[in-house]
Amino acid sequence: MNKLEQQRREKCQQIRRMGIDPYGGRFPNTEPAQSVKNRYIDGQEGRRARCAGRIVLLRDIGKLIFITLRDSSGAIQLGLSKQLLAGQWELVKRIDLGDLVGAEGTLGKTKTGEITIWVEQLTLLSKALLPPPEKFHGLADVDLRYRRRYVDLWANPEVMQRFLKRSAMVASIRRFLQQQGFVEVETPMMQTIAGGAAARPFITHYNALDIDLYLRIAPELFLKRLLVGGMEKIFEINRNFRNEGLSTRHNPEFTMMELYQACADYRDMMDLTESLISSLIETHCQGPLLPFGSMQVNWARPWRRARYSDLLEEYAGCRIEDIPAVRAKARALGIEEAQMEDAVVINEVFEATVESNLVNPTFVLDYPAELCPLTRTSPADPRYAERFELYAGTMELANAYTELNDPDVQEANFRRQLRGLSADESMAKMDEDFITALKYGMPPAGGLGIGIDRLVMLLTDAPSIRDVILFPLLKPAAAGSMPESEDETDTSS
RNA sequence: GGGCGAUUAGCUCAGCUGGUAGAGCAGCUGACUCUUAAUCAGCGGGUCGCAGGUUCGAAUCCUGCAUCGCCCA
Repeated sequence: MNKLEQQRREKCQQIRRMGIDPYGGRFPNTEPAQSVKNRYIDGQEGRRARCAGRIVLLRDIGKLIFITLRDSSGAIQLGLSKQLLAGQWELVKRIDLGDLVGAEGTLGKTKTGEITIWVEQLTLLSKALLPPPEKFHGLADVDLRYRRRYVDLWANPEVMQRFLKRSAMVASIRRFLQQQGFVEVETPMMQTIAGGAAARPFITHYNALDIDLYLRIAPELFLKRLLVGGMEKIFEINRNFRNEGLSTRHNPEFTMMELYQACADYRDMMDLTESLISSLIETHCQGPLLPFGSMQVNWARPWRRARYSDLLEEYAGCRIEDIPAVRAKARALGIEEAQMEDAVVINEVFEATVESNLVNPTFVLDYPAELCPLTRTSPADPRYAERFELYAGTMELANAYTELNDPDVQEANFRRQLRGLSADESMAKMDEDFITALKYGMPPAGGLGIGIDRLVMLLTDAPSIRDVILFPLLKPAAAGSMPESEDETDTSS
């Protein structure tokens, strides 16, 4: 235990000896710091105010102490004067940076114009035994920030604001969809067949039935069963799990909004996507031009709608029907195309050449049908599927189909495995019960998935997905590698 | 998997071609009833990520390992 902690423990004991519980208790009827400041009116000093929060700055002038108290809304200054707090002065002098306190007093301004609660009653809510990070720079070590988000959130106010914004955005999405008549549902996270997307699943074991289960990679096939069941407009916002790599754009568990609308198609999904995200930007951002890293994303409507094949020609310089040209391009890009089927090669080239150019929101439409076993093909040209992906800031943000509802075609698609794709990379996984469901009749439908984490990244200019997930997955800290790690040497009672 | 960079006090960071460790903040003591990263005076605080190697001598050079970040596959 380091010296700083020992000193704080000693103060804690002194406070206990005063008959005060250093870990506080109920402290009702507080007001967010920001709203106290907002309601302050010049000339109406002396109104009551009551706040609770963490001490992030402390300026001790002797018989007068100024404290900056921070809560999730913002910060407010407390003024502690020996004259007003004579009976509590011994406690006041043992307050440290990082302590949680409640304060009640009258609202006023200092000589320099700072809105201040002149405290008449100070309540210690929790004594901090570990010192806070540096007061000006906050917590900067990237790894420590993720591992100790509980410090990051109050040491770096912009982090708090970003996560509050995420929460508000998700609430807006729910409200938007509910206003359009969509009903929120919950479908299984643990599945016997990990279908609905192309990804390697996590496997777990259920002892009671002695069976292996998969954590879902997508809710798609269950949501479509609900279409069969007669639910016409449904959505789910929940976690998917994919047993794949970590990067600034990938976390193995991530949040997906998926929705289905009966009697609609992918064009309806495009309109819905555009209006949903635009309404988010209108409510939560200073659009339509939003920075994203070194990029500038122009969200002004209407968004570009471009055919997959046209983009391939534009950026890869080869026509999609000209397979030798596409394969030559693949080789030039270092893609080992020999064992891959045409559609797989095409997609490899697309990902290598097109994606990094899609900065402004762009609907990429009409994918090669072989890549889309769950999608209805275009009536005009069955080589293409009625699917779009939305890109923005060079990231894939959303994916949508005109859903395939013909059970025989679906079954045939499940049986067809593309060469060049491993089983994990393929969406084609036989699900007999899903076929049975389709045989009962699924209405034609549009389906849409939006990656919530990436959407929040884009709309809050977060450089990494770890900046929008409160507790991103990290390699476990090696033993002894963490400063201040608590271990078995704790001898306190 | 490959490349580059980082790892020094509780936190944020300096530390040159090798000569035995520094600052700011935080902490402790003292002063101060209007501060805004308060100020002033004084004091304490380090297994320089880990393990080897080179050297009279290593935070510094070399090798390996670990962790983190960025880029690439």
